[in-house]
Amino acid sequence: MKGDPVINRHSGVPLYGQIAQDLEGRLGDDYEPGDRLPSVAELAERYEVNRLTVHEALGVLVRRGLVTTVKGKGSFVALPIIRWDVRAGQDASLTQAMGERGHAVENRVLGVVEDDDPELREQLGATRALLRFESVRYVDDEPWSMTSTWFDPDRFPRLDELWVDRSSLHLVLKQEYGVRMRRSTRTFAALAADATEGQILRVPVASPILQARGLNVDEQGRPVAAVEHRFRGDRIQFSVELG
Amino acid sequence: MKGDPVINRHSGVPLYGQIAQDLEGRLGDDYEPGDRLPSVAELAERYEVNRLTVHEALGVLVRRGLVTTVKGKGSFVALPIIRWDVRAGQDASLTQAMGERGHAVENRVLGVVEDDDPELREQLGATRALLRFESVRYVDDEPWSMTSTWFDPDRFPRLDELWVDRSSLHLVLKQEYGVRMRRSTRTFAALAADATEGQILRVPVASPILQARGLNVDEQGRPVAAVEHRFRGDRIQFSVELG
DNA sequence: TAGTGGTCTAGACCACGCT
DNA sequence: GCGTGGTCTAGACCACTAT
Repeated sequence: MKGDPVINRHSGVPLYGQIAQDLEGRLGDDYEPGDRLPSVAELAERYEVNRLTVHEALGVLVRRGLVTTVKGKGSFVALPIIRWDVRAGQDASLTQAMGERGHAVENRVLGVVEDDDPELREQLGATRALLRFESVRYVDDEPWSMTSTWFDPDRFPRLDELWVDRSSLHLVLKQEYGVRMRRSTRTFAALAADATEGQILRVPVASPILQARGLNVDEQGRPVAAVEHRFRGDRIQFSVELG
Repeated sequence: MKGDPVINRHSGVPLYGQIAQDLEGRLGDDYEPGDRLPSVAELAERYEVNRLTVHEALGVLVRRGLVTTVKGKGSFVALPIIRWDVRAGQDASLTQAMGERGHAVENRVLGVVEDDDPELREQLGATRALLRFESVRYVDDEPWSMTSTWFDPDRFPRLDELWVDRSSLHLVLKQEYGVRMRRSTRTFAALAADATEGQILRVPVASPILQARGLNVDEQGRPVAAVEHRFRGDRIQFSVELG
């Protein structure tokens, strides 16, 4: 149990920042993962500040993924981050790897649109406009990533009909087209979630997103699909063996 | 020039969210990179809301890296993101690569501490506590990344004296110890900047950080150092060729 | 119905940059 | 000195959850 909160009103440091730091120091100590924090009103009284100031402090912790808030219920210490290694390698299927570990993995295709990106088109050697599939991956009913996948419609005809409502793209490609897909290049970047991504992935706007873009190829090294994954930063990390 | 702002006060969507979206839609259109946005007071009048509500809307855009604010001056449309490919490969030195392109790269060693992490110690095959170097990399006087580097003090005696005040670790290792260091494994994750990282990297708290952890090895594949880079998400992306 | 977090207002003061 | 963004208060209303 830590001592009384000490807030310095004349240090030049914003009160909400001091409160956020004080609360962060108590996480895992006074407050353990899953615990409910004192209510905003309670904290406001304890720190002798306005409710809004407490709300701003909690906002800092929420955006950093340390605290989650539920309207009508309260604020809770976030559960320990479950990081999952998505290892590069011959097996490009997360669905399969997770399934073997007893997790329910589901891919939902949100939609398919024509997307005439000249650069991607050249990468895939397509002569017509590519098809872009938008999908979301859920692990145990929790959204983990959004994915855009670009295909050459001439090489994979009717893929839109075949993939929708089936969990694994890799299975569809293998069973329907005889193609074993593996990862080739990847580019990693850290982004901030926009409003749409926040809504679909159920994270606050501006939460960290691990973006992995690249090319998938078949066993002969021929390009199969261009992909862009946007993983929830609090759920995924990506391990790579470099050459 | 887009039309008048349209804000729906009874849609259930927060006003600051609507304002953020409206402003975002005008970026690159009404307001170009580097332009000053209307003042908070001006926007409050235009949207017929309180100043605080405008401030919250700008906060969303700031945290997403689309807008920067300067106290006393105004709010500005962020400059286009300069993404830099840090490619994996035989040459592990960013300093050298950037220098060849006419950028001034500087590494400042903030400090050296003993750090007895058993796991890292085993990875490096050390028999004593490791030394952890904390450094910051600046490109054209702008902070780009923070780095922690763990060394076996027995293998690299006096490294602390030799590295401090010299720009490139790779040069020091090559010239003083005859070691050519290259990247081996890497793990990528997207984090949110804490208060310290935000201050040093000059980004808002909770900004996206691309974390790259891994092992560097010499030409014989023997471990040389464990590293953890924390790159500003708005400045760096990382490209990898997978096996 | 009571308690919770989320939003919004009106008004105030501050620190900062510029002229 | 004035305009700027940043912070904070007091008070209000709302939507949601649980009882």
